[in-house]
Amino acid sequence: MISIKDIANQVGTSPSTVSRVVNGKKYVNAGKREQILKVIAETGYVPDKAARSMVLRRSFTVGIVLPDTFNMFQRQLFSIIERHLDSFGYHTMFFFVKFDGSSEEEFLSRLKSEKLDGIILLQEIQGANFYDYVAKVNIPVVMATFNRDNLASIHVNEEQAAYDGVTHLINLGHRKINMITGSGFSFGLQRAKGFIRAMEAAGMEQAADRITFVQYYTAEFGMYGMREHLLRGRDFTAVFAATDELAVGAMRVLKDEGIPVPEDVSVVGFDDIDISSYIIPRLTTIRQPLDKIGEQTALTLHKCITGAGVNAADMILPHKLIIRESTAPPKKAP
Amino acid sequence: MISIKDIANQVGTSPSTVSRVVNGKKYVNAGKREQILKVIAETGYVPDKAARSMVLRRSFTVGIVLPDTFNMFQRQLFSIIERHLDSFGYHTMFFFVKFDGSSEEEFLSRLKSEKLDGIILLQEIQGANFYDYVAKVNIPVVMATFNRDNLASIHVNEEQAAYDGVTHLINLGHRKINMITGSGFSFGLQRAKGFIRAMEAAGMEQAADRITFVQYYTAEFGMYGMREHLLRGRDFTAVFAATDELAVGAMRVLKDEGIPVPEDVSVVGFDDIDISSYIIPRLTTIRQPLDKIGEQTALTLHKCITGAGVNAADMILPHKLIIRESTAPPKKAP
DNA sequence: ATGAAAGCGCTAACAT
DNA sequence: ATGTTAGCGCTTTCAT
Repeated sequence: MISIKDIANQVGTSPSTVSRVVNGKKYVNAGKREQILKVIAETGYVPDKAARSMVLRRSFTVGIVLPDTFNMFQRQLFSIIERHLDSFGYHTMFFFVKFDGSSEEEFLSRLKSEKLDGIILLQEIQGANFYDYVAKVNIPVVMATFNRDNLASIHVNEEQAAYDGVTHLINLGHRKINMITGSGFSFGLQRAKGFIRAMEAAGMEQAADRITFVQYYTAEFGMYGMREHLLRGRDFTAVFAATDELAVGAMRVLKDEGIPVPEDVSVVGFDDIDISSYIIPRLTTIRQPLDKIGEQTALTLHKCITGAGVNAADMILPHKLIIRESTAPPKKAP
Repeated sequence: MISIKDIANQVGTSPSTVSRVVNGKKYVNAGKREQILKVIAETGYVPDKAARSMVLRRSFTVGIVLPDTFNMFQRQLFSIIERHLDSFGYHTMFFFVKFDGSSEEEFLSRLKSEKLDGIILLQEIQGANFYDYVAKVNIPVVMATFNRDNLASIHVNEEQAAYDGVTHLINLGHRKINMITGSGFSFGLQRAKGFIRAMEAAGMEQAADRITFVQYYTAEFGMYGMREHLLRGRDFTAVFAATDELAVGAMRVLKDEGIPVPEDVSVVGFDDIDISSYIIPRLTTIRQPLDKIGEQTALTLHKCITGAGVNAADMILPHKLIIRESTAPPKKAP
């Protein structure tokens, strides 16, 4: 492989000078700069990252932590973040972490070997070890789609967003509204809270009893959740699902049971993933500003890394209720 | 940060010995090994990757190249590959490359700075520069979901798979079958070939005229494709979409036009992405063995890297027709 | 079995 | 403006 020394030799100068040129430093004769640039172009020389990384004590890469079982929303989000990070010159490295302690330990040890410039969390890390470590070695962390303490985070107001979704149902005339959510990750709980608050605001007590918790936020588990609701009786005219994928599963079961959506049961999702505007019926949902979240997450981290405006603590982005075809007023009792 | 020297000092030995222990080499006194291991555990020492990378002249990471506009199938696939790679001890680095020359050049230069252990291609690279480079520096490359020349590749028989999907429609009694596919990537063309062959086998001439090419393989473009077919008249009883996402878009338009699927028009997709078994109606499609592809891709690359069984050239995995609800016999003419 | 020393490719401090 | 030197953390001869 061709190195900085080779370039220096070919031009008849020292590695330092070549380094200066490569890094766009000042103090190098214009003519010589041209020459060096020319040889670099000819030879296709590219600095070795490991070597730079070693002396600069940083890796130029940021880690993205996401759950082992990442859902479509997260899939869309991470690729947006990746794109932005790339534009700032960072590479990305993925850390899929399971929702258990041992996996978190392993993650931590991988982390240590990397000298990451920064870390983006798309899932909550439980263990304090992680936070202790990043605090100790001073690695900037920003969390997207949730928040914790007073660390930098970019997210929507989950609770209020859920409240708005449920309120849409209530405004339509629904009172008996059930909810499907997951037990992992705090957003499931926050969305449940919003649900309960909206229900109570409408005078519905015991709203918590109308919630079914499933393991993951996927269509498969949406089916489980819906079946459970059905098993307990048809005492509802609407379902609020904590994610669009859950909603897709719920609608699948409803269809199979011959219960038309939205005529007999309205369905509201959360996230507004790509597919939601194509499925039949089109899903009413709460849109998270995916692009904005991705952009701000990358930007905030970049600022933290470069030390510019580290004060960006907790950024709440606006959500939006997207009314489509899966919601309608409840049927009049015959 | 704690280094190998620190460990050596604490134990009262030399860095060399610590290195031997860390790398599981022989020739180190059992007692001393214990001691060293103990200190390593206590201190939480983890070798610096950049330093190892520099001296070993490799990065322990493999690059995954995927299209800028990657579809759901690719999303699912890459996370499976990532998981397997991880189990072999590799990190992954993503290269999103646009489908144009300049982006490929940029990709190449990033590549050079990385000393990647290997590369996985999820999208075809056009420029010869890439192949020249990897051949020159001897980086193993394996391609998943398509093949090229006699390089290692893991994929299904696209042409035959498409043939089988269309034949299913033909066996159901359909003759007037239209197709929607994309122009980018060879798989779109291969699937089109299979379509034409199946049509001709059924005595349908001019099948190529029944194909609409769209830009991307997404639901949005599935809508465009379907609208175009409709504009040209209702002279078809079935549609074969080159990807499930395309099919979702096509079904969306059909629904909006009041054309029931599968009663008036049958739809067949390709890939069997997660969502396909949940949507309404459930999509008949050709399943690619996602897990197997992911597993074999990672394994093959690992073999190439370690030099074991490099002869794994071109691996064709079996596809499977999954018959669900979106296909039915054509209506009898009234 | 173990340690000393060299060197991987680069940058930065220092000298000129 | 430019070259010399040291050193980043590790592995690997080469001695012993």
